[in-house]
Amino acid sequence: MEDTERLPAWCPGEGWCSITATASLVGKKWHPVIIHRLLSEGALGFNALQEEVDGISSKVLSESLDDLEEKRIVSRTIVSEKPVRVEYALTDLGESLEPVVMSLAEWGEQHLDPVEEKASSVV
Amino acid sequence: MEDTERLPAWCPGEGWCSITATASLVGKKWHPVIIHRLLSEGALGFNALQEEVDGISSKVLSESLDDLEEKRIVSRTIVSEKPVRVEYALTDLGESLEPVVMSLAEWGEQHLDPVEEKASSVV
DNA sequence: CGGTATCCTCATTGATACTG
DNA sequence: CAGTATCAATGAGGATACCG
Repeated sequence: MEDTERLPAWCPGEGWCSITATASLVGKKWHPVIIHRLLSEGALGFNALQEEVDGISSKVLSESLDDLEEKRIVSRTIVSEKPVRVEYALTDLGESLEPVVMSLAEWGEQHLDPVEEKASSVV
Repeated sequence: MEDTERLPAWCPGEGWCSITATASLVGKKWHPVIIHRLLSEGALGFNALQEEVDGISSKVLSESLDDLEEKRIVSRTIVSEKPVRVEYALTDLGESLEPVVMSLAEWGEQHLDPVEEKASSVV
């Protein structure tokens, strides 16, 4: 009804709500990995991508890719019909995420030790 | 044993692994909200914080705060014993997250519409 | 090669209620 | 005011197998 209030109450409307939106995008466990891989490797096929991302299962990769595609971060192009060959690449929007990813990386490097100080695993 | 390989395989060791670490920190649904609120409001009490964050339950807020505290992002200070009054504030580390949060916000503002183009809710 | 379909498990969230 | 306890619901993630 009141379309003046389409934002969550805790989103004062100063645009900061996008933090959550962006965070939920970049924070999805495998998304940053995928984006980073695509950022540094360029277009990759499904399996190649799976290799790059290591432990991810095809199901999860597929889902992630779907999500990323829906959000216009990556594009899916069929480069060969037979045998089927597809290429996933970042869209302009996806590439525009570089600074964000860089920002995360930079902070992590400066403030989080590579060795991880989660401390909880040391007991 | 081999401390040369303490990083996940998909973490080439070029420091980008921190992306994931940072993302998992900032990407935790309520964390960015809490951090932002603290960033703009300064120290806040538990309930005040809950008000600010809107729909969060005390349980989840409590857990988030625990997590954030453990990660040295926020500090918890008892400012009054009776009645009990506590203040949550960002640590230096927490404040150092500002650029990261800004980066997320900025990207979201520029590339994500405030109106959300998730498109799936429109059917 | 590029995916889907199942099934299962665990982490996270949320609502409600209750305590010091 | 500042939390914790409980319990139910959801959903992301993972292993495996199978299909075009």
